[in-house]
Amino acid sequence: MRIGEVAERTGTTPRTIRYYEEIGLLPGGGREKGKHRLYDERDVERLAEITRLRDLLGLTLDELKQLLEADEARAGLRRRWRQTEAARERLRILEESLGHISRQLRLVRRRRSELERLEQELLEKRRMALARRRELRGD
Amino acid sequence: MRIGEVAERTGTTPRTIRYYEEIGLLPGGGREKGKHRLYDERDVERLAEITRLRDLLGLTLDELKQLLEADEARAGLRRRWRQTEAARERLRILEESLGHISRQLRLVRRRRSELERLEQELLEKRRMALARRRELRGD
DNA sequence: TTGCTCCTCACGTCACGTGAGGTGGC
DNA sequence: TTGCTCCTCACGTCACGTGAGGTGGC
Repeated sequence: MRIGEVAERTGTTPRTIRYYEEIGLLPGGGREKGKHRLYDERDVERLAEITRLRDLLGLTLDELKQLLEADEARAGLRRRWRQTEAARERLRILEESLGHISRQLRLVRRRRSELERLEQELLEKRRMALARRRELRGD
Repeated sequence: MRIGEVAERTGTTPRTIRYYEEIGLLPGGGREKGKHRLYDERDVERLAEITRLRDLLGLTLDELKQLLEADEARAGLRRRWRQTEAARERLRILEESLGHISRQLRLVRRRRSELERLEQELLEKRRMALARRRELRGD
Protein backbone atom coordinates (compact mmCIF):
# COMPACT_ATOMS: atom_id res chain seq x y z
CA MET A 1 0.00 0.00 0.00
CA ARG A 2 1.39 3.42 -0.90
CA ILE A 3 1.31 6.70 1.02
CA GLY A 4 -1.67 8.17 -0.82
CA GLU A 5 -3.95 5.29 0.08
CA VAL A 6 -2.83 5.37 3.72
CA ALA A 7 -3.51 9.10 3.85
CA GLU A 8 -6.98 8.67 2.40
CA ARG A 9 -7.90 5.81 4.71
CA THR A 10 -6.79 7.71 7.81
CA GLY A 11 -8.20 11.07 6.81
CA THR A 12 -4.82 12.77 6.64
CA THR A 13 -2.30 13.77 3.95
CA PRO A 14 0.94 12.36 2.55
CA ARG A 15 2.73 15.42 3.88
CA THR A 16 1.55 14.69 7.44
CA ILE A 17 2.66 11.06 7.17
CA ARG A 18 6.12 12.08 5.97
CA TYR A 19 6.35 14.63 8.76
CA TYR A 20 5.43 12.05 11.40
CA GLU A 21 8.10 9.76 10.02
CA GLU A 22 10.59 12.62 10.14
CA ILE A 23 9.97 13.35 13.84
CA GLY A 24 9.93 9.66 14.72
CA LEU A 25 6.22 9.20 15.35
CA LEU A 26 6.07 6.66 12.55
CA PRO A 27 8.81 4.13 11.73
CA GLY A 28 11.06 5.12 8.86
CA GLY A 29 11.59 1.60 7.64
CA GLY A 30 14.66 0.70 5.66
CA ARG A 31 14.06 2.23 2.26
CA GLU A 32 16.37 3.34 -0.52
CA LYS A 33 16.40 7.10 -0.98
CA GLY A 34 13.91 8.19 -3.62
CA LYS A 35 11.98 4.92 -3.48
CA HIS A 36 8.28 4.78 -2.64
CA ARG A 37 7.21 4.28 0.97
CA LEU A 38 5.22 1.09 1.46
CA TYR A 39 2.76 0.37 4.25
CA ASP A 40 0.59 -2.45 5.54
CA GLU A 41 -2.59 -2.76 7.56
CA ARG A 42 -0.76 -2.40 10.87
CA ASP A 43 0.74 0.92 9.77
CA VAL A 44 -2.72 2.20 8.92
CA GLU A 45 -3.99 1.27 12.37
CA ARG A 46 -1.06 2.87 14.12
CA LEU A 47 -1.53 6.10 12.20
CA ALA A 48 -5.27 6.08 12.85
CA GLU A 49 -4.58 5.71 16.55
CA ILE A 50 -2.10 8.59 16.42
CA THR A 51 -4.50 10.97 14.71
CA ARG A 52 -7.27 9.94 17.07
CA LEU A 53 -5.22 10.73 20.17
CA ARG A 54 -3.92 13.91 18.56
CA ASP A 55 -7.43 15.17 17.93
CA LEU A 56 -8.98 14.08 21.23
CA LEU A 57 -6.32 14.81 23.81
CA GLY A 58 -4.74 18.24 23.62
CA LEU A 59 -1.13 17.12 23.43
CA THR A 60 1.83 18.28 21.39
CA LEU A 61 3.24 15.68 19.02
CA ASP A 62 6.23 15.40 21.31
CA GLU A 63 4.05 14.56 24.31
CA LEU A 64 2.07 12.17 22.15
CA LYS A 65 5.28 10.50 21.08
CA GLN A 66 6.30 9.95 24.69
CA LEU A 67 2.89 8.52 25.48
CA LEU A 68 3.15 6.06 22.60
CA GLU A 69 6.68 5.14 23.59
CA ALA A 70 5.35 4.32 27.04
CA ASP A 71 2.75 2.12 25.32
CA GLU A 72 5.47 0.32 23.44
CA ALA A 73 7.46 -0.07 26.63
CA ARG A 74 4.37 -1.78 28.03
CA ALA A 75 4.31 -4.10 25.05
CA GLY A 76 7.97 -4.86 25.68
CA LEU A 77 7.18 -5.53 29.30
CA ARG A 78 4.46 -7.96 28.29
CA ARG A 79 7.04 -9.92 26.36
CA ARG A 80 9.32 -9.99 29.37
CA TRP A 81 6.27 -10.91 31.41
CA ARG A 82 5.94 -14.17 29.56
CA GLN A 83 9.61 -14.92 30.13
CA THR A 84 9.70 -14.42 33.86
CA GLU A 85 8.14 -16.54 36.52
CA ALA A 86 9.09 -14.16 39.34
CA ALA A 87 5.89 -12.84 40.88
CA ARG A 88 7.61 -9.73 42.19
CA GLU A 89 8.75 -8.78 38.69
CA ARG A 90 5.35 -9.47 37.25
CA LEU A 91 3.74 -7.25 39.85
CA ARG A 92 6.14 -4.42 39.09
CA ILE A 93 5.29 -4.62 35.39
CA LEU A 94 1.58 -4.57 36.17
CA GLU A 95 1.87 -1.58 38.48
CA GLU A 96 3.66 0.37 35.78
CA SER A 97 0.99 -0.49 33.24
CA LEU A 98 -1.74 0.55 35.63
CA GLY A 99 -0.07 3.88 36.32
CA HIS A 100 0.19 4.58 32.64
CA ILE A 101 -3.43 3.70 31.98
CA SER A 102 -4.53 5.89 34.88
CA ARG A 103 -2.69 8.89 33.50
CA GLN A 104 -4.45 8.51 30.17
CA LEU A 105 -7.78 8.04 31.90
CA ARG A 106 -7.36 11.26 33.86
CA LEU A 107 -6.66 13.17 30.65
CA VAL A 108 -9.68 11.69 28.90
CA ARG A 109 -12.07 12.19 31.81
CA ARG A 110 -11.16 15.81 32.34
CA ARG A 111 -11.81 16.54 28.69
CA ARG A 112 -15.05 14.61 28.75
CA SER A 113 -16.42 16.46 31.77
CA GLU A 114 -15.52 19.79 30.19
CA LEU A 115 -17.31 18.78 27.01
CA GLU A 116 -20.31 17.67 29.03
CA ARG A 117 -20.53 21.04 30.75
CA LEU A 118 -20.44 22.76 27.37
CA GLU A 119 -23.13 20.42 26.07
CA GLN A 120 -25.37 21.17 29.06
CA GLU A 121 -25.03 24.89 28.45
CA LEU A 122 -25.96 24.46 24.80
CA LEU A 123 -28.93 22.27 25.70
CA GLU A 124 -30.15 24.95 28.11
CA LYS A 125 -29.87 27.59 25.40
CA ARG A 126 -31.82 25.40 23.03
CA ARG A 127 -34.47 24.69 25.65
CA MET A 128 -35.02 28.42 26.09
CA ALA A 129 -35.28 29.06 22.36
CA LEU A 130 -37.70 26.17 21.88
CA ALA A 131 -39.89 27.45 24.72
CA ARG A 132 -40.04 30.89 23.14
CA ARG A 133 -40.92 29.37 19.80
CA ARG A 134 -43.75 27.30 21.29
CA GLU A 135 -45.11 30.41 22.97
CA LEU A 136 -44.97 32.36 19.75
CA ARG A 137 -46.68 29.66 17.74
CA GLY A 138 -49.26 29.04 20.44
CA ASP A 139 -50.46 32.66 20.25
CA MET B 1 -6.92 45.28 35.04
CA ARG B 2 -3.78 44.88 32.92
CA ILE B 3 -2.84 42.20 30.43
CA GLY B 4 -0.69 40.16 32.82
CA GLU B 5 -3.51 39.63 35.29
CA VAL B 6 -5.94 38.72 32.51
CA ALA B 7 -3.45 36.19 31.17
CA GLU B 8 -2.96 34.62 34.58
CA ARG B 9 -6.66 34.41 35.35
CA THR B 10 -7.43 32.77 32.00
CA GLY B 11 -4.44 30.45 31.96
CA THR B 12 -2.91 31.99 28.86
CA THR B 13 -0.14 34.50 28.07
CA PRO B 14 0.06 38.21 27.20
CA ARG B 15 1.40 37.24 23.80
CA THR B 16 -1.69 35.15 23.07
CA ILE B 17 -3.99 37.98 24.13
CA ARG B 18 -2.20 40.43 21.86
CA TYR B 19 -2.35 37.96 19.02
CA TYR B 20 -6.10 37.44 19.46
CA GLU B 21 -6.54 41.20 19.39
CA GLU B 22 -4.45 41.37 16.23
CA ILE B 23 -6.58 38.84 14.35
CA GLY B 24 -9.81 40.36 15.63
CA LEU B 25 -10.83 37.68 18.12
CA LEU B 26 -10.67 40.23 20.92
CA PRO B 27 -11.70 43.90 20.59
CA GLY B 28 -8.79 46.28 20.10
CA GLY B 29 -10.41 49.11 22.00
CA GLY B 30 -9.41 52.70 21.30
CA ARG B 31 -5.99 53.01 22.84
CA GLU B 32 -3.11 55.34 22.17
CA LYS B 33 -0.12 53.61 20.64
CA GLY B 34 2.34 52.50 23.30
CA LYS B 35 -0.22 52.79 26.13
CA HIS B 36 -1.14 49.84 28.33
CA ARG B 37 -4.11 47.67 27.41
CA LEU B 38 -6.83 47.74 30.06
CA TYR B 39 -9.48 45.08 30.62
CA ASP B 40 -12.51 44.44 32.79
CA GLU B 41 -14.37 41.42 34.08
CA ARG B 42 -16.32 40.98 30.86
CA ASP B 43 -13.11 40.79 28.84
CA VAL B 44 -11.83 38.04 31.12
CA GLU B 45 -15.00 36.04 30.60
CA ARG B 46 -14.92 36.46 26.86
CA LEU B 47 -11.31 35.30 26.69
CA ALA B 48 -12.04 32.36 29.00
CA GLU B 49 -14.87 31.33 26.69
CA ILE B 50 -12.57 31.61 23.67
CA THR B 51 -9.85 29.44 25.17
CA ARG B 52 -12.43 26.92 26.33
CA LEU B 53 -13.92 26.53 22.86
CA ARG B 54 -10.45 26.52 21.32
CA ASP B 55 -9.36 23.64 23.54
CA LEU B 56 -12.56 21.60 23.37
CA LEU B 57 -13.68 21.90 19.77
CA GLY B 58 -11.03 21.25 17.15
CA LEU B 59 -11.44 24.51 15.25
CA THR B 60 -8.99 26.94 13.71
CA LEU B 61 -9.05 30.43 15.21
CA ASP B 62 -10.66 31.62 12.01
CA GLU B 63 -13.51 29.14 12.33
CA LEU B 64 -13.81 30.00 16.01
CA LYS B 65 -14.02 33.67 15.11
CA GLN B 66 -16.88 33.01 12.70
CA LEU B 67 -18.67 30.98 15.35
CA LEU B 68 -18.37 33.82 17.86
CA GLU B 69 -19.48 36.36 15.28
CA ALA B 70 -22.58 34.24 14.75
CA ASP B 71 -23.11 34.36 18.51
CA GLU B 72 -22.87 38.14 18.45
CA ALA B 73 -25.24 38.25 15.52
CA ARG B 74 -27.66 36.32 17.71
CA ALA B 75 -27.22 38.89 20.45
CA GLY B 76 -27.94 41.58 17.90
CA LEU B 77 -31.01 39.70 16.80
CA ARG B 78 -32.21 39.54 20.39
CA ARG B 79 -32.07 43.31 20.50
CA ARG B 80 -34.08 43.55 17.31
CA TRP B 81 -36.36 40.92 18.77
CA ARG B 82 -37.42 43.30 21.51
CA GLN B 83 -38.10 46.00 18.97
CA THR B 84 -40.34 44.07 16.66
CA GLU B 85 -43.84 42.85 17.28
CA ALA B 86 -44.04 40.94 14.02
CA ALA B 87 -44.41 37.26 14.86
CA ARG B 88 -43.01 36.22 11.47
CA GLU B 89 -39.81 38.15 12.10
CA ARG B 90 -39.51 36.77 15.62
CA LEU B 91 -39.88 33.25 14.31
CA ARG B 92 -37.17 33.80 11.73
CA ILE B 93 -34.78 35.02 14.41
CA LEU B 94 -35.55 32.02 16.59
CA GLU B 95 -35.03 29.57 13.77
CA GLU B 96 -31.64 31.05 13.03
CA SER B 97 -30.64 30.80 16.69
CA LEU B 98 -31.77 27.20 16.85
CA GLY B 99 -29.78 26.29 13.77
CA HIS B 100 -26.69 27.83 15.23
CA ILE B 101 -27.10 26.04 18.55
CA SER B 102 -27.65 22.74 16.75
CA ARG B 103 -24.45 23.09 14.78
CA GLN B 104 -22.48 23.60 17.99
CA LEU B 105 -24.26 20.68 19.63
CA ARG B 106 -23.35 18.37 16.78
CA LEU B 107 -19.68 19.32 17.11
CA VAL B 108 -19.69 18.79 20.87
CA ARG B 109 -21.55 15.49 20.76
CA ARG B 110 -19.33 13.96 18.14
CA ARG B 111 -16.25 14.79 20.20
CA ARG B 112 -17.87 13.52 23.36
CA SER B 113 -18.80 10.15 21.86
CA GLU B 114 -15.27 9.75 20.51
CA LEU B 115 -13.87 10.51 23.94
CA GLU B 116 -16.28 8.03 25.51
CA ARG B 117 -15.12 5.29 23.16
CA LEU B 118 -11.52 6.01 24.08
CA GLU B 119 -12.43 5.97 27.77
CA GLN B 120 -14.15 2.60 27.41
CA GLU B 121 -11.08 1.14 25.77
CA LEU B 122 -8.88 2.40 28.57
CA LEU B 123 -11.25 1.04 31.20
CA GLU B 124 -11.15 -2.35 29.51
CA LYS B 125 -7.35 -2.31 29.53
CA ARG B 126 -7.37 -1.42 33.19
CA ARG B 127 -9.91 -4.12 33.98
CA MET B 128 -7.62 -6.71 32.40
CA ALA B 129 -4.56 -5.50 34.27
CA LEU B 130 -6.42 -5.44 37.58
CA ALA B 131 -7.67 -8.99 37.01
CA ARG B 132 -4.13 -10.19 36.35
CA ARG B 133 -2.91 -8.47 39.47
CA ARG B 134 -5.63 -10.06 41.63
CA GLU B 135 -4.72 -13.44 40.20
CA LEU B 136 -1.05 -12.89 40.93
CA ARG B 137 -1.66 -11.75 44.49
CA GLY B 138 -4.17 -14.50 45.12
CA ASP B 139 -1.57 -17.20 44.35
C1' DT C 1 14.76 56.55 41.95
C1' DT C 2 14.01 51.62 41.75
C1' DG C 3 11.45 47.50 40.33
C1' DC C 4 7.95 45.72 37.94
C1' DT C 5 4.99 45.19 34.17
C1' DC C 6 3.98 46.93 30.06
C1' DC C 7 5.02 48.30 24.97
C1' DT C 8 6.50 47.21 19.91
C1' DC C 9 9.27 44.98 16.57
C1' DA C 10 11.02 40.88 14.84
C1' DC C 11 12.90 36.40 14.48
C1' DG C 12 12.02 31.36 16.03
C1' DT C 13 9.10 27.18 16.36
C1' DC C 14 5.60 23.60 15.76
C1' DA C 15 2.69 21.18 12.65
C1' DC C 16 1.94 20.98 8.81
C1' DG C 17 0.35 23.27 3.42
C1' DT C 18 1.85 24.13 -1.07
C1' DG C 19 4.13 24.47 -5.13
C1' DA C 20 8.62 23.29 -8.11
C1' DG C 21 11.02 20.04 -10.56
C1' DG C 22 12.01 15.32 -11.21
C1' DT C 23 11.53 10.03 -10.99
C1' DG C 24 9.03 5.37 -10.81
C1' DG C 25 5.40 1.74 -11.54
C1' DC C 26 0.74 -0.02 -13.83
C1' DT D 1 4.39 6.20 -24.28
C1' DT D 2 1.02 8.37 -21.32
C1' DG D 3 -1.06 9.40 -16.83
C1' DC D 4 -0.84 8.95 -12.24
C1' DT D 5 1.27 8.89 -7.88
C1' DC D 6 5.33 9.15 -5.81
C1' DC D 7 9.96 11.54 -4.45
C1' DT D 8 12.85 15.52 -2.27
C1' DC D 9 13.81 20.24 -1.39
C1' DA D 10 12.23 24.48 0.22
C1' DC D 11 9.45 28.33 1.13
C1' DG D 12 4.72 29.68 3.29
C1' DT D 13 1.33 29.67 7.12
C1' DC D 14 -1.02 29.38 11.57
C1' DA D 15 -0.71 30.08 16.44
C1' DC D 16 1.82 31.44 19.11
C1' DG D 17 7.11 31.60 22.04
C1' DT D 18 10.99 34.31 22.97
C1' DG D 19 14.24 37.63 23.40
C1' DA D 20 15.81 42.82 22.37
C1' DG D 21 15.41 47.39 23.51
C1' DG D 22 12.58 50.89 25.37
C1' DT D 23 8.66 53.28 28.06
C1' DG D 24 5.06 53.91 31.90
C1' DG D 25 2.73 53.57 36.54
C1' DC D 26 2.78 52.29 41.91
